[in-house]
Amino acid sequence: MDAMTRPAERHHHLGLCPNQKSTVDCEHCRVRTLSVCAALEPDELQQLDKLSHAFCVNAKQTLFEQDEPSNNVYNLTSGSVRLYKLLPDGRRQVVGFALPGDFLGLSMVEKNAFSADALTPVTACQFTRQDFSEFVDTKPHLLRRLHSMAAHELSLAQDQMVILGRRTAEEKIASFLIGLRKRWARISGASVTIPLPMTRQDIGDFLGLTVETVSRLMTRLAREKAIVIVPDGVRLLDVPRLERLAET
Amino acid sequence: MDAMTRPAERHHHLGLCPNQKSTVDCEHCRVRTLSVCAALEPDELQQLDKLSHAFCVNAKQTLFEQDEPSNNVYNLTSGSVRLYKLLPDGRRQVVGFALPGDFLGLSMVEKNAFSADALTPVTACQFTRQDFSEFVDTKPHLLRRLHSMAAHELSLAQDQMVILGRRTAEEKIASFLIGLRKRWARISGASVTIPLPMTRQDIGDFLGLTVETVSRLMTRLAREKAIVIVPDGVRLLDVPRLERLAET
DNA sequence: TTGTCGCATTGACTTGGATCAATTGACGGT
DNA sequence: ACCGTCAATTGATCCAAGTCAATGCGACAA
Repeated sequence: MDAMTRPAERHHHLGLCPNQKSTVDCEHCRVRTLSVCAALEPDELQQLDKLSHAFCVNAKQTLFEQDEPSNNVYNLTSGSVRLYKLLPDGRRQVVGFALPGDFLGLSMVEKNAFSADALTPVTACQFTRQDFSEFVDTKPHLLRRLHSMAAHELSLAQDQMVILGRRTAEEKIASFLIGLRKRWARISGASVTIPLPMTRQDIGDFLGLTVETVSRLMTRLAREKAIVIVPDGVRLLDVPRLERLAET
Repeated sequence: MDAMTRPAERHHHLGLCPNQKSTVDCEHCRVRTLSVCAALEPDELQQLDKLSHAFCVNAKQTLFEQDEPSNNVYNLTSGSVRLYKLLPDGRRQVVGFALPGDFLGLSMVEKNAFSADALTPVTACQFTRQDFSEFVDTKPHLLRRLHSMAAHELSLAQDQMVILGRRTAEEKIASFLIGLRKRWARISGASVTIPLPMTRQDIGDFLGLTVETVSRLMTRLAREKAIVIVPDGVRLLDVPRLERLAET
């Protein structure tokens, strides 16, 4: 794979991420950098780098909360994050999971639309909204890139609306697994074994199902040899079947 | 209201909309113009105006279809539009309704993420994606505005995810009515009687319900004096009750 | 080693909303 | 006036997924 042969000096970091210890984490960082900065020149990248600083939290800790002023923009370098909205009575809707390379807070509005907390230990590059906004103002092509990322997120949200509104529980689970597989593939290469850092409850709150239904259907898919459940993950055996269930 | 006293020459049009006959339509047009161009100078507005041309379709006609190349950007001046995605087996998810003043195709990606067809006769200003994109490239502040509009749409999509995933049928209907009331208020001023240009089926496909459930619950809310059903619309009698059902 | 805490799983049962089936009413065409 | 179509309503019945309850199973601390 190209990534493995790329010389170290090509591993530009958007920010200083001193806690990264493994080569895997470093790979995450590389992917993240490419995901933002395809439109950036090396010198611009250096400038942006100066604005960022390392940000680390442990599992279960909060990055930011719904309705609070959004002072920061994050670029995730390792770990995964749960993004969710709460109703007053405690019902929860998970609106997404952020994986390494993903941006948080790119819409740059006054208040956070959702809460975010770490599912695993997380490292990220943090920018103040002010700094990031000012930098973007000086780089129109970066703003275009930002807009196209927002458009992509909107499209994902609309796909999720179809899943929530018009699909059966089994189809929801299949869509979730197939969608997650695709995202992990961009991070750590194609693989049929995918990590599931979130709980069954989280998956249920993402798909509009209960824990029990998620558990039952995962078990059933395993019994029918479509998947194998492994600690903190799933191995997809019958991808074609899952894709058929998930098809648009 | 300020709009009523504004002299005619202030009614800048983004495009030529020759079919508009009533002052009501003209008001729509004004609102639409403001919604895009708060950040534009009069001369820039004139430039943009040159790029647009009038676009009219009758009810039930198609503006564009899912997965086709998106060649155009539209700014709706009158009428309403249903935006939806279809599954291969015919199940449908309505992802939104466009009202006067709304933009379609702002994400400016290669292919349409959804289909759009007219619920009523529609007039719009049409730009080619090429023209619009090039114009935006010359106006960074307009690009910022576009990005903030996309961010707002994303936020609405996430609210809809909560509604689809975690609310009861009754709460879905209440949220829909309250949400629509708010949108109509920005167009034609606050009113407790709101037009419903879409069918019960459309509402069901938007909320993840069947026609029958939508009909039953609307009837029930009417029986309980929370609303009155009128031809092509609803009068909201007990707004506080609906807001309680819809509360975030 | 033992207790406990937080998932995850599994079973029994209940139910909100779907499905199926008429019926009504509004409109436009002939 | 009559017919055909299409949206809306209403009733009867069904079932996919929710609820409630019990058990299993590490991980981890005392």
